Amino acid sequence: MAEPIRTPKGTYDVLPEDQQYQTYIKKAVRHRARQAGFKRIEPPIFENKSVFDRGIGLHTDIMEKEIFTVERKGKTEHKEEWALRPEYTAGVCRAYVEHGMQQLPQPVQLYSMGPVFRYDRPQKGRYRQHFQCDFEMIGISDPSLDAQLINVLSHIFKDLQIFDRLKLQINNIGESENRKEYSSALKDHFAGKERNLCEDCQRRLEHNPLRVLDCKNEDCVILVKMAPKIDQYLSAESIEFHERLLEYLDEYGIPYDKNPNLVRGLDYYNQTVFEFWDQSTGSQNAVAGGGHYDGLIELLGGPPTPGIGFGAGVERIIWHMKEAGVKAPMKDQVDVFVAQLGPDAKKKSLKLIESLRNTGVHTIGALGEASLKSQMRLADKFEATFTLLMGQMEVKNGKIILRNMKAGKQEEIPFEDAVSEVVKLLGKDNLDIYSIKDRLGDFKQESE
RNA sequence: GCGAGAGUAGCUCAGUUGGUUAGAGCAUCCGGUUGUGGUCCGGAGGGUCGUGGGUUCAAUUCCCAUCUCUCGCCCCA
Repeated sequence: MAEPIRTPKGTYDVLPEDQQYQTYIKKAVRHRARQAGFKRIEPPIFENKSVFDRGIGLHTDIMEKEIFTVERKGKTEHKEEWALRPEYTAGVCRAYVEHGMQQLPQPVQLYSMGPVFRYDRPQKGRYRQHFQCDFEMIGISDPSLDAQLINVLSHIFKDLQIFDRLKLQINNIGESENRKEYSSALKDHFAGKERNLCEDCQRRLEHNPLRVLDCKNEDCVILVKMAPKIDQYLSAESIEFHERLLEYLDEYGIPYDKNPNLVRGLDYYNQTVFEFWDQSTGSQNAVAGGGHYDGLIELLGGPPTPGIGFGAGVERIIWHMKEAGVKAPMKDQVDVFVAQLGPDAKKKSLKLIESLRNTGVHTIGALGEASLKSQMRLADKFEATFTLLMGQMEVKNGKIILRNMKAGKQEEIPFEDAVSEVVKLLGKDNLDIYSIKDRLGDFKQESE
C-alpha cells in the first residue's frame, strides 16, 4: 500500500455537510449584493506580487510572513514574481484600473467570493486557505456609502442569524498626512520608553507605529493609554465625515463600538475602518473587516480614486452559525429510490431513472445485483421518500410498485404512470428543475 | 514566527505497570429459507497502535527526533 496523502497543512476538504452551509451563505450574499446593485467580479487566484506589495504594504505582517508566492520551475519568461491572493481588495482595484472602470457610472460596486491564502500557523478559525466574501464600492467618497456598505453586511449577518452575536467596531484613522503626523507624535511619545514596550512593538514603532495601539501586551496597553489619541490629529473634514457616518448608522439602527485603537494591518486603509467582532467573547477574532482605501487605486497606477470595501470570512461565519444552532437547509434529499430484480427490470429501470431525474426528482437507483433486502436497506439509509420497485412479475404485467417509505405502505400502479404519480405525491413545487423553459418542454413531450 | 497539549479501526474512545492472535460502541457489508427497509438477532471486513531512530531478549507501551492536528500568542477573515 502506498503512503496515504492528506490535505496540506492549514487546508481542509469542504465535506457535504459544510457545503450546505457554504451554499446557504453564498445565496444570502448573492441576494443582498444584487439588491444593492453589486456586480460579481472574479479576479485570478494569483496576481503579480507587486499588486500586493504596493497595496498592502511591504512592512505588514501579511507581506512579511504570510504571503504565498507562486513559482514556475525552470522558466524565467515572466519577470514578475507571482503570489496567491491574501485578500481581494488589491486585486479588484487592479482590475478597476486595468479595465478602465473609471469610465463606468460611479461608484462601481463589485462583489466576489472565493478562496484566499495566508501562510500562517493554523488554529481555530484560521486557515492557510479560507473562503472570503468581498464587497467593494469604488469611485465616490461619502459617509452614506460607508453606511450603506455596512448595512448590506449587517443584513447578510441578519439573514444568517448571527448578527446578534457580533459587534461592529468602528474608527476613523484619517488621511495619510494626518496619520504621518500622528505616527511621528506616537514615536515622540514612546521615545525613551522603548524598553518598556514588547519586542514586537519596538519593531512596529520603526515601521508602523499605529500598530502599537492594538497590542495586547499589558505594559504596552498602559503606555498606549497615555499616548496621544488620533482624533487630535484628524482634519476637520475627517471628523465631520466620521460623525456623519455614525449618524447614518444610528439611522439604520446598527449598534457600534467607537474603538479608537482599531487601526487594521494593511497600509492602504485611511478614514473609516471597521470590523465585526465576536460579541460574547469580545475576542479580536474578526468575522468581517474593511475600510476606506482612497490612495490604493493611485498606488496601482490609476487616477486618484476613493474606495471602500470589506472582506468576510466564511469559515468563521459557519462557526458562528453552528454555535447559534442555525441549520442550513438540506437540499440533497433523495426523493425516489428505484429497486429492481432481474435483468429485464434492471434494463427498464434505466430509462425510468432518467425520466425521474429529468423531471426534477432526486433519484437513486440500485443497479447492482444485491438482494431486495439489501436494496430496501439502502433505500432506508438514503432516507428516500419513495421507493419504486420492479421485478420480473411487474415487468411482465406492465406494472410497478410504489412504496411510501415513511408510511410503510405500497401499491401497484401501471408502469407508465410512475413518473406522474411521483410528481403528484411530491408536489410540483418540490421538483428540482432549472428555470430554463425548454427543460419543462422536454418533460411534457416525454410524459405525454 | 513563539508557547502548550494530543496522535490506537471511517468516527468516538478503552487498553497494555514492556510479554502470545490489540478491544468496544457507532458506521460499513452480508445473512436471519420464496421478491420488501426502519427495531431485533447472527456474522464479516477494516489497525505494521502517526512516522523514523534509540534502549531492551522483547516496544503500540519507555526515551529522542520528526510530521500532523488541537489550543493559546502574534496577526487577521
